[in-house]
Amino acid sequence: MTASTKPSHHHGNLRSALIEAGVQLLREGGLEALTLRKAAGVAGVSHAAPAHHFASLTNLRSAIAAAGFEIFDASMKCEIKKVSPSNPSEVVRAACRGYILFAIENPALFSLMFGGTELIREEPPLGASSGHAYETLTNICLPFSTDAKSLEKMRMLVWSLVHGFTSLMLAQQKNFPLVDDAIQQFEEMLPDFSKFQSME
Amino acid sequence: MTASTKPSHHHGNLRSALIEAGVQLLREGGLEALTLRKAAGVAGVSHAAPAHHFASLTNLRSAIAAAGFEIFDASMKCEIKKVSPSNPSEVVRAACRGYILFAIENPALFSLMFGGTELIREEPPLGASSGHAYETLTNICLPFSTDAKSLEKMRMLVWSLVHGFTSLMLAQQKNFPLVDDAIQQFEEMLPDFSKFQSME
DNA sequence: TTCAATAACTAGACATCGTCAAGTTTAGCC
DNA sequence: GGCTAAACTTGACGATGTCTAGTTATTGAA
Repeated sequence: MTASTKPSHHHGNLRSALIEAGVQLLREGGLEALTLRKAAGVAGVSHAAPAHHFASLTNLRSAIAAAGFEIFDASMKCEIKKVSPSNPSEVVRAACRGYILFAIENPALFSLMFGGTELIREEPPLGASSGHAYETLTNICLPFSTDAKSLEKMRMLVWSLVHGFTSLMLAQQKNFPLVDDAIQQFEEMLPDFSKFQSME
Repeated sequence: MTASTKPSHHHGNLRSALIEAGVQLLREGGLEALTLRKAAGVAGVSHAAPAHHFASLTNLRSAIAAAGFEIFDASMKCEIKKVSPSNPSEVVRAACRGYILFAIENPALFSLMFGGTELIREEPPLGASSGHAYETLTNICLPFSTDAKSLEKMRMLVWSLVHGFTSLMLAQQKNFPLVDDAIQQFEEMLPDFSKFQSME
């Protein structure tokens, strides 16, 4: 193990390098640019090297989606931190901003995560990572619910609204509206959740 | 032109046969089962025959998506016809039932239409077909709006809600809940639109 | 009716892709 | 130092999108 990075036969941490390469390929060339061979190329290994870490392309996709869910969760949490936690409606709006921002900044990754591509949910990281985002979405709904059933309804309402809006925005035009315009349009559409309790 | 369908060198209507074959492939094998060569095989022509009708796989996908939007629109209209037009809230619920039903019955087609696959919107049929569904969604929102701006907001709200719910339902588990369960869950989540006017 | 022009399709080829099988190199442990 | 197992390379295979060239059928005009 010399100090200089000699062309060692062993990569060292190929698994995470492939995930990172995959994220980059998605960003640069969209869904179809993510191939095992290209990811191997970016990571600087031979075309068959990924097989030792990912049994198939579906496995690599699943791992990348898992990484995406972590970034996704972080994006929501980042926006949530910017607002006062004492205003639950503002917290929901902030989380949705993080949701939309993530999708605009990582459209192909968002499509991979939610777009119908076959993924392996049993692969532990994917289940765990999407669970984190699920938790965040649940937490922001807690102030609006009195029991498990109303929590479930609120979470589904918020999640459906922001996810539907985001998906349709991405599907409709590839030249997105400016980020701020998208978020403004979403917030204008958003109903006043604080009045929902009395609507039953 | 004999009466019997002799194995003519000319297929006759290959373009629509390829679209139909594509829909079948999607239904049977999901997104990744749709290939130009398989569609050609199902239609009974050589692997390069599709090139005369579709310049690329993306073009075939776009045409199939366009066909999907027509089925999609028909599914909403079919459910709308079953309820009284004098009850606008019930009409919205019916359209959403059609939306969810279509997605459950054609998950891969739904993913192709909305899942981030690159499509050619300029290809006339796709724009026109998705326009029909857009019109239907607009029409059911008319009773809830007073001007163009409120119509836009209502359409975006309804569309985002039902689209988000449907997408998340498809993404979460491949073994769907029973259709009736999914629709019931959606309708329980759905806010009372008739009260929305006064919420501004 | 005949025939030429054009459209529809076939056959073959190429690069790229996922995946498998077999070797080769390295790391870690005794 | 040497052995074992993991990490990686090389080479191959079938499938895929797409291109080129050739073949067949339809059509429209003479």
